[in-house]
This record gives sequence, structure tokens and C-alpha cells, in this order.
Amino acid sequence: MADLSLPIAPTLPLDLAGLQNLIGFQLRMAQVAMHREFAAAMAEVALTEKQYAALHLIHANPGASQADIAVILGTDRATMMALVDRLDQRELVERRRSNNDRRRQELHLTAAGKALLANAERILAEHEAQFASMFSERELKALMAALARFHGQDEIMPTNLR
Amino acid sequence: MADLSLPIAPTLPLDLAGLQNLIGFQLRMAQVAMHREFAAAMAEVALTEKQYAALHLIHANPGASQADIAVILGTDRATMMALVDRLDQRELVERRRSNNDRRRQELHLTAAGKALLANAERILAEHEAQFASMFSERELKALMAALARFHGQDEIMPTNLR
DNA sequence: CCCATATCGTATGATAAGCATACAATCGGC
DNA sequence: GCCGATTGTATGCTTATCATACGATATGGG
Repeated sequence: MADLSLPIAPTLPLDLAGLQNLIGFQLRMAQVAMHREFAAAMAEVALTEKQYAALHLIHANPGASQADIAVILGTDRATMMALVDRLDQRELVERRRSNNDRRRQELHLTAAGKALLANAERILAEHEAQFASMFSERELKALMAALARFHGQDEIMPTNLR
Repeated sequence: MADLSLPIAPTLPLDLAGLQNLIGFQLRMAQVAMHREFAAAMAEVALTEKQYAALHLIHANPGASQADIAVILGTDRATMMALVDRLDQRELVERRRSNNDRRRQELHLTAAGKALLANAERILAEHEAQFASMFSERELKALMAALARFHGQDEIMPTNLR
């Protein structure tokens, strides 16, 4: 007989009001969940997703330019600059002026960068396995195919490149 | 006989080196793609995903507190403060001290907030339909179920119900 | 009734990221 | 050699996330 006096329910379980049926909402919530796990797991190497991806790509493609990496990661030159700056300040990557095209800065990993990346790869494998284990092989395959469909993998286009 | 002189492939076809097989990578790229579309579509109402979700939730749950919304959106009080501040400055939402619990600020939409939200809902419907159309009903159902599993919150409980 | 504890809003500061814009150097085609 | 495109760079603005701290308030135990 306590709260009958309350005219309006103070705070019941909130009505999601269909939010959970939005692709964008589910996509974002999934990404947030995975981001948090990633950040926690990567704490000892202090890498964000984009930073990891950049290191990974530079390692596999020594001499790639910032613009190259930016296109693949779906971002723009200005944002990529800031990202590479941070990796550069930590002395994980090196910028070397290209001889063929003196506009370009060829990116290379330093020894420290390679060592850190190796650590990160190991951590990432566990991180990925943890999420992969939530699905059957069939489900996972379908999920990956579905996600890939959101972005035309063939043509990734940063906004301010027209 | 043009580029035979180049010792190293100068640019484009970069080796993704397995990046595309990472759940986290595909999830992020999908989210980035959808985010860009969302931002472009919502330009006329100038709402981010989180801002839209907050308005949507406040509309469906008048009097909900910042903490309630924060829990559902998977963020914290401090971040939510900043978000609500922006909505408040634009006079889309109102904070009212609760009579039952004077710590709480009950959130309500202003008339302008309701009008803007109505516009946003219309835009969002098109936006969602555009992405939904990339999948069969069966595929979409599987995708949504898979995404929901990442943040396994079947029941999201506001903090004040613990 | 008083007190310990928890909760909510709030403030502050740091970091990451995204986007727009502008500019200089350079490259490539004509 | 000129013109348009590309690359890196710089600057500024906005959103978001996270950590931390503090005051006001609520709640429950003693």
C-alpha cells in the first residue's frame, strides 16, 4: 500500500518504443559492446580499433601512404593525419618521403611498432574468438556476409573525396 | 612499358591481410557506412544517432531521467549530461525536478522537440527502409538476432529499479 | 531519529574521432 | 609550361567517451 499515492509511475522499465527494431540501433549497440571489450582487452597496448587497423595495414603494406590507409578505413586525410600523428609520437610508425612521388609519405612500422603489433595481434585473436564463439560457423558466415553488404567493399569512399 | 621502372608497387591494391575476416572490422565498417547515411539524411534536423534515440525514448517515456536513458543507450551519466545539455540548449527537451525524488530531473519533450522528432521519425523510416531493402526478411531477422546477441540485453533495467 | 551508503545530477579535463576548409608542394596530362 | 588533381598539412568546430570528484538527496539499518 505504499506507492498507490503516486499519480504517475515514477520509472518503470522504459518503453523502447520500437528502437530495438531499428537496424541502426542494433548495429550501434553491438558495436558499442564490442568496442568496450576491445578497449579493455587492448588496455595494455593502448590501441584503438582504428589505430590497430592502421598498424595492421601498414605492416602488411610497407610504404603505403596515409591516403591509402584512410580510404580502406573509410575515413579522410585530415582524420588520418591525426591518427598517424599519434602513432608517430609513440614512435610506432615512421614517415618517409617517397622518392617516386615526393608528395607522399610512405609509412613503415618501427621495431617498437612491430613488437607492439605482435602483442596486439595475440590479444585480438582472443577478443575475436570470444565473440565468434557466440555463433555457429554458419551463423557467423551469414553475419559477416550481411555486414559486408552495408559497405560496398569494392568501392569505399570517404566523404570529402568527390 | 610505363611503370616497369618502379621498384615497388606505388599504390592502390592494398593487402587487407585478413582484416576483412575480423568481426570487429566488419561491424565497424558497417556502422560507419550506416552512420554516414544517417548523418546525411538527418542533416535537416541536425540529430546524431544518440540524440535521436534519446528524443525517441523521452517521447515514449515522459519523465524518464537522464540515468534511465543513459543505461538503455549504453553510456554513462557524464556523457548523457552533455548530450541532454545540447538538446536542452536547442530547447528540444525540458528538465523538471521530480517531486518524488528531488535528485532526479524528469525529461520531457518541448513542442519544438516533438515537432522535430516527428520529422526525424519520417526521415529515419526511409533511412532504415533503404538498408532493410538490402536483405530478405529472413536475412534481416537473422541479422537483427545476431546483432542483439552482442549486447545480450534482453531486459534493460533502469538503475533505479536495480 | 541519526547515520552510513548509494544514487543522481553536475562539473571538469583529457583523449579520440570526424568533418569542413584552406593552402603549399608536387605530379600528370595536354 | 600550364592546369587540374592529389597529398600532406594545419586549423577549428563538434560530438562522444571516460575518469574523477562533489553536493544534494534518498534509503535503510540501528
